[in-house]
Amino acid sequence: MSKALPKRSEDYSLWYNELVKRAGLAENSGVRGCMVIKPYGFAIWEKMQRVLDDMFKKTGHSNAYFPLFIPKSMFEAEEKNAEGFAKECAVVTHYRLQTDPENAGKLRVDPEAKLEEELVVRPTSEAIIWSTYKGWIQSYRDLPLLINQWANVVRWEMRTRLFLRTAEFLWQEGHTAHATAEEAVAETVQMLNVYADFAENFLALPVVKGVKTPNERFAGALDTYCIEGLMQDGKALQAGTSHFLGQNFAQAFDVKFTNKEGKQEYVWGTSWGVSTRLMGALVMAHSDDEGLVLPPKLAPIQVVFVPIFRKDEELAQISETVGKLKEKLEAKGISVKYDDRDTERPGFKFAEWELKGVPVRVAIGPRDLENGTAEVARRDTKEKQSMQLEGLENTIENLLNDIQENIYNKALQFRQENTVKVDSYEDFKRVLDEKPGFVLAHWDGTPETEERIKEETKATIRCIALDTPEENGVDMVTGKPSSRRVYFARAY
RNA sequence: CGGGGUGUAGCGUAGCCCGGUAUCGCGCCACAUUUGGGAUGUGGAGGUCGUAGGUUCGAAUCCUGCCACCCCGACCA
Repeated sequence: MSKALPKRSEDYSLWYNELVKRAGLAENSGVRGCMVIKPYGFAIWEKMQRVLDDMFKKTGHSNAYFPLFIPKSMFEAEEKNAEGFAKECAVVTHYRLQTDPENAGKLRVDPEAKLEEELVVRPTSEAIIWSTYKGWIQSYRDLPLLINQWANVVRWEMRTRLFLRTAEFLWQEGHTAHATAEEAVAETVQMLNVYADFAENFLALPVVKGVKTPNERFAGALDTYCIEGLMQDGKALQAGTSHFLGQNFAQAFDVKFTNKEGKQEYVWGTSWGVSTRLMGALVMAHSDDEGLVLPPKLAPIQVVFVPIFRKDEELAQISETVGKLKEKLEAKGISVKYDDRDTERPGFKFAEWELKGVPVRVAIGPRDLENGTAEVARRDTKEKQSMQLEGLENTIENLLNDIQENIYNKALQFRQENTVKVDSYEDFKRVLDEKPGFVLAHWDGTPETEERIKEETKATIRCIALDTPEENGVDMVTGKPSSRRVYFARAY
């Protein structure tokens, strides 16, 4: 294995795969399309979970857990949704194995143990959840019902990539029921805003909030809202979705409530989710040719100390100083790692912690102890600076905030530089090939035009941004009138 | 799921065309010297050649099935 990572500029895809593996985030498993999330990667996911979970709780949601298996008849109840996922469902047909009489030491599926009704492994949980809600909701007093679950789901993808698209992935799915359409829409938008807040303030990833076109909408939803981020290679990545389900699932599962006037009505629903795909977004948004660059707010280790020493006595002295600093930092809620391994040399450690994206590295050697200083290096800019040990915990705390802000600003600047308005189809194609990113163009609002553009350029409408101003124009392909620009991009 | 490619020690690989029991580098273990940006030397350990069959006196090598991974398409968070 060569020491250096592949370069982003030479092979972005290879760089991504290698980085995910070498930084210890995840690896491929012996199961097609399924990955093993390794401890360091899972630690980041756990931080994401904690932050998001708090946000869900603050907005009034409770966690629950629903089954992995969904009877086929239940799954197919909401037709559009079922059709949308049909092609990628794993299905359980048997419940027992037996020793194979023709093949010693091997097992085979017991042909006698066929299930009367096949079980679909959830690709999403609307069906099982709405069939349950039917029993939970009778009156307007039971509403709103605000539930979230953290779970794994399975979508039998043909082509998979670590974190970005795997056959099994982890996510959260919120499922809410409301008395009115207005309230459900408000919930949908509220959760979109929660996701955007998370993306920008924790992932340090600026996102465009918008609505999907009917083509890109979640099967079974009336409206799909999304946040879209731009990766360093100019491709867009959908980082979260929030759906207004209307009464589709309520009707399919007969979920009604009695309103204040004593009349029966179907409830209004929403669902919203983010997945381990966010890990891919995190990697692709900020990292460089030396490795991960983690935003301090999600880094499992925020500060790493590396001692520089020759003799045991030196190490002992340094350890004493580091120990005190570590306590002060931890008192501030900062996570610290002291890498006092004597089996690796400092240069090796520097490279390793850079690969793992630790935001701040502090090197302390005998010279520093004499001078009362430490060498502080920040991962995002690679700047190194000698700083006073006195009060270093405050300096580092500020530095972490600076880094969080800086990588957000860097990503924002990148997005601004790679978001362009075009008015002709020629320009559109040229921009996609020469300087890929978000392309703002007029669209006539028809699925046909959208489809044609997708076929010809591989670019899709990522969303109709919520904050796009009205602007009269004409569709770049058909010349038909358009009242606003939409976001196009090639996407993950 | 269609087309192409790959699978040899923990990782990366040579060998395969043309069959004779596996090469090199990194890593690992021990010791010594080292330690402010991925150390050096010496010695050592480690392999069902993805897997199951077949052909053959003999298979990493030839043939077939299966599994996994990568690239390109179709599909998708």
